[in-house]
Amino acid sequence: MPELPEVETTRKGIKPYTYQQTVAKVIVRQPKLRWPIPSEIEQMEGQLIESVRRRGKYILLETNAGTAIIHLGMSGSLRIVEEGLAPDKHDHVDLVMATGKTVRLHDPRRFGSVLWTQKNPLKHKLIRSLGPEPLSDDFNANYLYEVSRGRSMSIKQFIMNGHMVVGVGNIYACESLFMAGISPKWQAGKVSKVRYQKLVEEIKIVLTKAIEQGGTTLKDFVQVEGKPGYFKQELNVYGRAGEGCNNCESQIKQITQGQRSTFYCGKCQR
DNA sequence: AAAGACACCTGTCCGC
DNA sequence: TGCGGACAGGTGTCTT
Repeated sequence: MPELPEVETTRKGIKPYTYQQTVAKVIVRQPKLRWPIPSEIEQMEGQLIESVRRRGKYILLETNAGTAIIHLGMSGSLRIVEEGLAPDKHDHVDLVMATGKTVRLHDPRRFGSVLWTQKNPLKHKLIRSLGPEPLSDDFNANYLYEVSRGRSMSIKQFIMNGHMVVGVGNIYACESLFMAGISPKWQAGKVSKVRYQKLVEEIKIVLTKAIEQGGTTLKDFVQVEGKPGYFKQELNVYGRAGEGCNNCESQIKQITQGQRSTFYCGKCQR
């Protein structure tokens, strides 16, 4: 579910309840996520959360004793609930604050993760080799152009690769390529700098708008208060196979690239 | 080094 | 109604 806008919406949502708050208890009901939750996560108990940050799709809760690294995978979400509220199925982890406010991880598919590191979290194995943040100045046409030279993979798979740029998942890859008028089938290494300029602009616009609307809810993504995200109504191509293009009215196509569905307009995207 | 297939897991939807 | 198969917002690892 979560791409960068959904993760950022989640980070913003939990921050008022966690930043500068003390963790009273960590409850793990199901440790078998993408990676086992380390027992050291209990070191978080008694600690003050000194920052609530995000790097790519990872949420970082930093304390003096270490940092919890949370990833939501495909189906994860965080809610704020009151301490002691009976857990539903797939409510795997609770971070109970001293205030009683509880961050509850719900993740049916269990592709998410909760890790613990005592090092600088930015140096963690899963994080250190990530590409630039898409909304930062480091993500620009010159950068994308340079790192794409000689790459034969499709432009769509390229921008979904977290080592090139973080946060662009299947929905926003499709949407930004549509907005930029670029076919998802182009080889990344053959896309011109001018077209990368347009693509970078559109990625920033699409992600920014989606964050403003609380992300996209296709199915089960919820903000921390349980509300859905409202960006779905702005989707031009994702999930619209066979429907008319909003721009030219030809039928939106669906193909498979890298074992993921791609949606695009064969007329508007060349 | 790069690209592609596969893995992890559960829920839902569609066709028969 | 039941069953099998395809598919779903991610990404590390293994094999070419």
